Amino acid sequence: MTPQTRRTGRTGRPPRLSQEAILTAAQRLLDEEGPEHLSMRRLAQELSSTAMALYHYVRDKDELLLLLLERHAQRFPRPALPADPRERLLAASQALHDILAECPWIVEVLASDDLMAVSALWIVENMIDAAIQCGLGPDEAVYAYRVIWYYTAGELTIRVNRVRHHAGLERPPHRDKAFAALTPDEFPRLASLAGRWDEITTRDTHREGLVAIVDGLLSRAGGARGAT
Amino acid sequence: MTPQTRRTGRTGRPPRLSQEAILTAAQRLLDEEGPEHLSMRRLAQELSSTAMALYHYVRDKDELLLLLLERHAQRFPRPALPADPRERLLAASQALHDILAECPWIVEVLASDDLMAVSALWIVENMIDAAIQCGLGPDEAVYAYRVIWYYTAGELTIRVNRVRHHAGLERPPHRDKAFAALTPDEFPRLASLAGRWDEITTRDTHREGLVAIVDGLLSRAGGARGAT
DNA sequence: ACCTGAACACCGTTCAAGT
DNA sequence: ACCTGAACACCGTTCAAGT
Repeated sequence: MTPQTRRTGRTGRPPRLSQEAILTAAQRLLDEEGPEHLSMRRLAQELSSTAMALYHYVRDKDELLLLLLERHAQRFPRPALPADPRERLLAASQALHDILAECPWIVEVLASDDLMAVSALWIVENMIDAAIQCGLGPDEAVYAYRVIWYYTAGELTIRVNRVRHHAGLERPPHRDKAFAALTPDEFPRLASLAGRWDEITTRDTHREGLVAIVDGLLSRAGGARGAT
Repeated sequence: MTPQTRRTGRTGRPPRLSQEAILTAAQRLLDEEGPEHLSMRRLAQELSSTAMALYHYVRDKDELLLLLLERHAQRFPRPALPADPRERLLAASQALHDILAECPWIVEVLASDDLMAVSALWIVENMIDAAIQCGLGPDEAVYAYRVIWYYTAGELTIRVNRVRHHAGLERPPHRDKAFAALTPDEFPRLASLAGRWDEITTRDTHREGLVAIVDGLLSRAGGARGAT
């Protein structure tokens, strides 16, 4: 939605708000208070305005979030991508993750389909192009992109939920229930790992997993490179 | 939370509600009206009761959802798992997906950490055990489990969001914006695929992706099998 | 054109009171 | 022990009205 601020002469009263001001305030709210505090009412209050005034600049809350992602992706430094297609696929996938890692709350919104924000389309283009150069067919390349996207989205969703719950300080009760159920005769592997579970699962394994997934996806292509 | 229905003599007034009745009603609501209509108030109304009466049987809404997952996982037929470790890892991962595919709305809740509902712990046990039998070390096996879990969670999250938006009938506006941005000179691969994008991405590629991921994860183990 | 106020139709949860 | 009613502190969004 483009704001109704059309420059058709000098009629009407001058705007006090702007999309830019709204997005800046929203980003500050997000950074300082967390996504759970970003509501239209709270945001309006931050701008000394009313919730409804915001609807002159964004169609609804979803669009507000998408605009925030767009802004974020635009500001994000676009890394130089390696020439080697496998390395390029890895680097582009990593960029996808890194851009979203700073606003994982957005995943819920843009998870509605498989295309990204306009400002991040260069990533998708590069992922698919690199996959094709690795020897995948066009359809296979799209499917490879989607597998990586699902992995990324899952990792980010789980990450944001973890911090959300950890902010609540207390361990979720169902975790304790699960650990209590870990009898060595029924669940020998889990029981033997239980003591180190938190330690093991705290490690950031995103990159490792990404490499494994990419190699698994590319192994179907017979390792051919350079072919379009 | 166990309900306060302690059988300590026959004092007090007889309960009209029960956790069972609440869960059954909640499941029906979920099936018939969708997860977005499951609220404590709506559920109470369904039971001709008040929202607060429910809080005698569940600690909060999160626990209600977890109990629903537990019930669902219990009822889910436990498939016979193949002996071959790679096949077993695949089958258990598939079971993880299939159980959750029927209630993907739960992913948000249990995504808070990496352990599952108690009734689905056999899946995690088998995934980790099979990974170890494939030649991974215990820590590597846990990490492999987590990679698969992220992929599964992402796939399910995106799926539920897709149907949620498709229920709203109209295509999300940012999709059209993204497609409009697909100029052939800037995004040659995407532009050439744009016409078939929906067709390509509609395909259910969960299984294929899973196989690729598992193979990618296991390729690090040198193909050793049978070792603990 | 830009913004406000009141209202609609909701949430989850707490708390004191009733039977 | 079990349940209710009122209240608290919120949501996103619509609509008619004001300047």
